[in-house]
Amino acid sequence: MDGMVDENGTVDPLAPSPPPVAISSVGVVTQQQLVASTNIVHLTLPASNNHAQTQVQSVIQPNQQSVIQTAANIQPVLGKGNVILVSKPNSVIQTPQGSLHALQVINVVETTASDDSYSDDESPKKRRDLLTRRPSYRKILNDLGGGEIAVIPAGAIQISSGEGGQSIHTLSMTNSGTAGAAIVQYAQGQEFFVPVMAQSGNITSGGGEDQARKREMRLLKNREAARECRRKKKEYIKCLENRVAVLENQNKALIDELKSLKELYCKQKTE
DNA sequence: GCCTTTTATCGTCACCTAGA
DNA sequence: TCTAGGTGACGATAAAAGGC
Repeated sequence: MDGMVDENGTVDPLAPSPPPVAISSVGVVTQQQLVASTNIVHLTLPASNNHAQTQVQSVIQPNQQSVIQTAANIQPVLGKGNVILVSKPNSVIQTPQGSLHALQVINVVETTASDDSYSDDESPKKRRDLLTRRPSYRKILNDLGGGEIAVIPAGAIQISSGEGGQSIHTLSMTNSGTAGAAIVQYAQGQEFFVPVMAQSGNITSGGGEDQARKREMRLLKNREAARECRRKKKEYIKCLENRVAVLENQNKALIDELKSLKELYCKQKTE
């Protein structure tokens, strides 16, 4: 997912890698759905002195100047829309008790209860699609090893491949009446990709054949390009959604921090 | 179970743009 | 100017979802 990190904020490449994802046993973890596609993991650490709990809050904003400094390399745990609100050592947030609390990032949990816990390729829908969808023409072509494009007239063909003509394999072509490629369905369950002559289905000689071949090549490339384009588009949209989630959480955390600072200020003022 | 609607994916065309 | 690649728009198709 190249570029995703940049969209959400750059990550210092020199910073040490974060520890493996896990949650400390002292923390109480609650999970709330703030945004449709985003899970917020809210860590609430029990205060050591009393029963009051210190809310652990922070903002993930690696590349911004703020009173809230981010721990290095928080970003990598933000995948799949999960946004983790964690504490950081240098936060200016004080506890209601007035003592500066060294809130530490313990670890980060990755949720398991939502769809987001699936990897991109493993969501239920994706997996279902993998089971039910016919592979794309290109995939079929690639799976069959490839780039060879045979030009044959449209229509059904019979191939005798067995001994004494025992197994005659029928090839039936779909889309054969239209310009462009056709799927040839092989009787034994295989399919392969065969471009069909654009005009009448007849192989023309000379310049016509060349033109047809050029056209097929262009269509093939454009098909690939369209696929790639859609993939990038999806990635971009996902990236934007992640960014929205991150910014919303930053906003929320900043509001909370402001509230805390106000409380602290009022408290110190009254003393 | 059948029909209709919605959603996702794909291929193609047309257009635009950058580079040769 | 030509060409290749990227992308929006459109229609076709299949599957899921929902209503009956």
